[in-house]
Amino acid sequence: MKTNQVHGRIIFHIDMNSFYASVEMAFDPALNGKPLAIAGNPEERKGIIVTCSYEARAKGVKTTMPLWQARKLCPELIVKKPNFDRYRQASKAMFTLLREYTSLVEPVSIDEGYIDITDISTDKNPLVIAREIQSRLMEELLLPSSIGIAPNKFLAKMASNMKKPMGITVLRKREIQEKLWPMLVGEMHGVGEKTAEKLKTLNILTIKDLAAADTIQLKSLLGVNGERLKKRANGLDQRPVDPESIYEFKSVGNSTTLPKDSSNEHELLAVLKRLSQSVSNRLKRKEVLGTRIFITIRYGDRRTVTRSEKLNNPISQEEEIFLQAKKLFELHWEGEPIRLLGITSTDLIEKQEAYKQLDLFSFETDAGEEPILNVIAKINKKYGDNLLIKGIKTNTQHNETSETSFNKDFLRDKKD
DNA sequence: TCTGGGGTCCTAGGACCC
DNA sequence: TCTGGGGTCCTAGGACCC
Repeated sequence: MKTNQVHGRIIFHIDMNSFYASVEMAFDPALNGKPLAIAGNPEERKGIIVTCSYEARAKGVKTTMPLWQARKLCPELIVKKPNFDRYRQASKAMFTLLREYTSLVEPVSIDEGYIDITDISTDKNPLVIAREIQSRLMEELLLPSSIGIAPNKFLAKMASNMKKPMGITVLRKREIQEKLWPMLVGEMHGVGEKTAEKLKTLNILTIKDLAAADTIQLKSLLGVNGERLKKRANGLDQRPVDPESIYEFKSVGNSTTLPKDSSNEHELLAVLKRLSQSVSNRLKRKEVLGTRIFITIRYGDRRTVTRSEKLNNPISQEEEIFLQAKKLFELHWEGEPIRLLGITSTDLIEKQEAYKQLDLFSFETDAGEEPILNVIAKINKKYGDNLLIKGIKTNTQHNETSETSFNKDFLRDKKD
């Protein structure tokens, strides 16, 4: 298998152009060619431009701009609220189309991804493949895209960004000096405002400057990221295209900006309740459990505080998440008016993994040794997930024989 | 009369253990 | 009686991306 080879690869980065706006236009062709913006409700202080069409961009409208400001620049702006179900559907269709070409498809976000076509480009020119993919996305899904073609992910990403909308850009190793190096460091993927500022103190302004910078100096300024950025600036990036990465998520969270700042505890707890429910639903759908709960509190002055606690046993039930969140909230809320609340579950383990851990223990029954897995499954069927998790806790924490500790917990819960 | 919501990765200090 | 240094876990915050 050549799938993991790192040398001489051909990678595409496919980037959908103004994705949410394009999906809305595909859904309602009457919107085509008009200045369209996707934004939340300003009454709830969510009136931020999430995406906008190129017609709106031509008037100066930009992502994250407040809606009132966008309307001032473009009075004829058509505004739609985001319809995430619709975008997820379009995204699914787009990745399904890409998988017709290769299984080496790595979605990065809802509207972009990498594919590795090294193996399939032996009998077909990469440029021909790119043109075909782009035309099919446009004709079959009515969605415009830009494609970058390069020997690695970083260069492919930079390339797809060079021509929008509907561009196809090839960035070869030998073209780095001419095409990549003249760009400002701030335009580099991975360099934001703060890093660009820091780099300026070393007189590093362009990607060429970064490529030639002193590694020791970069390291002391930016840590491990400094070294990595220098490598990228020189066109080096060995990361494989990993189709599995989509399943390896590390956290699940929900947050919400309140319509008005609030210090009403009832109201705030009701918000936490809603967030707990949503986080719980998503954990269950993904069949994972969280071993750490974070809360985020943003105060009226935008000062943001996060507080977390590591748990002894992984959870996914709404009530358990809410109890943890409430505990953290009451411990750390300073009583000042709050702008935003959030709950995030991290340190995730797969539900199957929890079972596997349990399987390390065996369980004595009248019939002799019965794998604890079976026992858990039976109890779980009868009493629900909640009880299962408590079984894990007793077994792993106290390190007693599983029979006694599990039975104790089982009985206690039965009474409740 | 401004600045959403979903994430990932890295750093750094203190506790604790050996 | 005085004392080192490495490793890991826990927690908080910051930078970045779409």
